[in-house]
This record gives sequence, structure tokens and C-alpha cells, in this order.
Amino acid sequence: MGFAETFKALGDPVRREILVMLKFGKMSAGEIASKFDLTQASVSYHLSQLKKAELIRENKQKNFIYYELNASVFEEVMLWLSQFGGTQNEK
Amino acid sequence: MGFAETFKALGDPVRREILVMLKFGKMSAGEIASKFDLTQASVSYHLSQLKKAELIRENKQKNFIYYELNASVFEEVMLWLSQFGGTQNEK
DNA sequence: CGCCTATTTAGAAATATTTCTAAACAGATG
DNA sequence: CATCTGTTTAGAAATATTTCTAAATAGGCG
Repeated sequence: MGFAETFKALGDPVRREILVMLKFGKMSAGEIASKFDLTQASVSYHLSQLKKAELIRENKQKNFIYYELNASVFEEVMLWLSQFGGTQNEK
Repeated sequence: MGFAETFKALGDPVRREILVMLKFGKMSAGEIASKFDLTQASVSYHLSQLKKAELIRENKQKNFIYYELNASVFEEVMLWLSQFGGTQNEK
């Protein structure tokens, strides 16, 4: 799977904010970019990092590219983290 | 809390390996360093990053510094991740 | 086809991270 | 106290990441 890429992707505040935005539904690259004070090219770079980490999926329609969350990788990350006792078991 | 630091800390493979080692019990800085092909100074740097992220705690004894996991921050990270549907609910 | 519109790619500059070597520090011990 | 052991800190070099501007691509539309 590649935890390195996943955690690196999650390490950036812009990328975490993109993920939070996508919780409320899919958005096009342009819509996402408009929420940040960054060029579209920079936001495109962040989207590519999130996609590489498989935290989001893209889906082309007309000449828009829509992005949406990919819940399964979040699950895998949580599973990995749970090995450190991060649930409400012990204590 | 500071998810930026936490995820950045988790993004490095050496640091993830340190965390996995600490699952089996506390270890001194020297013991940890001996498991890597890196100088002690470099491993010390990684330990400082993990400590800054509060993923580990230190505990001095004699002239050794022992490191151990801090489960509570793992919990917070999992909680944050769960907002993205990363548990076995929906579907 | 020729041209919009939405988005990405390339390449460069700025910034941050990782690693090393050398030096410093802190506590125990002879 | 002088020194040894375990570890960190400082500073520099190597590498990676983030951002920008400018150019390229891709698909739909008149």
C-alpha cells in the first residue's frame, strides 16, 4: 500500500483541508483551487499527491475532473495505527 | 494537538520503524540507534521529531534515556481519520 | 477544424528535511 | 575532581518538497 506516501500526503495542511472539503461531496479541481490562496497549478500538485496516496479518486466528466474521497485507504491507515493501542481497549 | 507534526512524523520510514520497535517495550536511544544504519545523531533527530509529535515519551534513568510509545496521540489521530468514514460503518 | 475551458506538466526558485561530523552536555563512577 | 558513557546540539551538505510562471494537453463546441 505505501504508508510513506499516505502519511506524507496527510502531513500537509492544504491537503488535509482538501480532504475535509471532500467529506461534503465531490468537487472539481477548479472548485477546490478556488478555496485556496494558491495557483491552480499548486493545488493540482497537491491533488496529485493525494491521488498517489490513494486518499482520493478522480472521475472525469465533460471537461471537468471531479475528486472524491477514497474511504478504503483511511481504513487501512487506521488499522495500521491501531497496532499501537490507539483504540479504547487497554487501561 | 498539531496533526501537521504528527503526520509528518509518521511520514518517515525510520520513524515508523522506531514506533514498531517500541511496541514490544521501551528502549534506550542507543539500543534504537543500533538497529539502524545511521549515526546516533541522526537517530536522535528522529526521536526528537517523534517526541515533538508526542508519539513517544522519554524517561531518564541512570545515564540512559528510555523511549516508549504514547498511545493517546495515536487515538487522537485515529479519531481524526474516522471522520472520513474510515471505520466499518457505511456501505 | 479552430478555439474555449479546465486542468496538468515542466522547469526553476524558495524552503524544509534528512544526514553527517564534530563538539557539547549530563550524570555516574574511579 | 577527572574521566567515561550515553546522548543531544550545532552547523553544514545533500536531498526532497512546495510554490510559482509559462507552456502543454484534452475534450467539447460553434
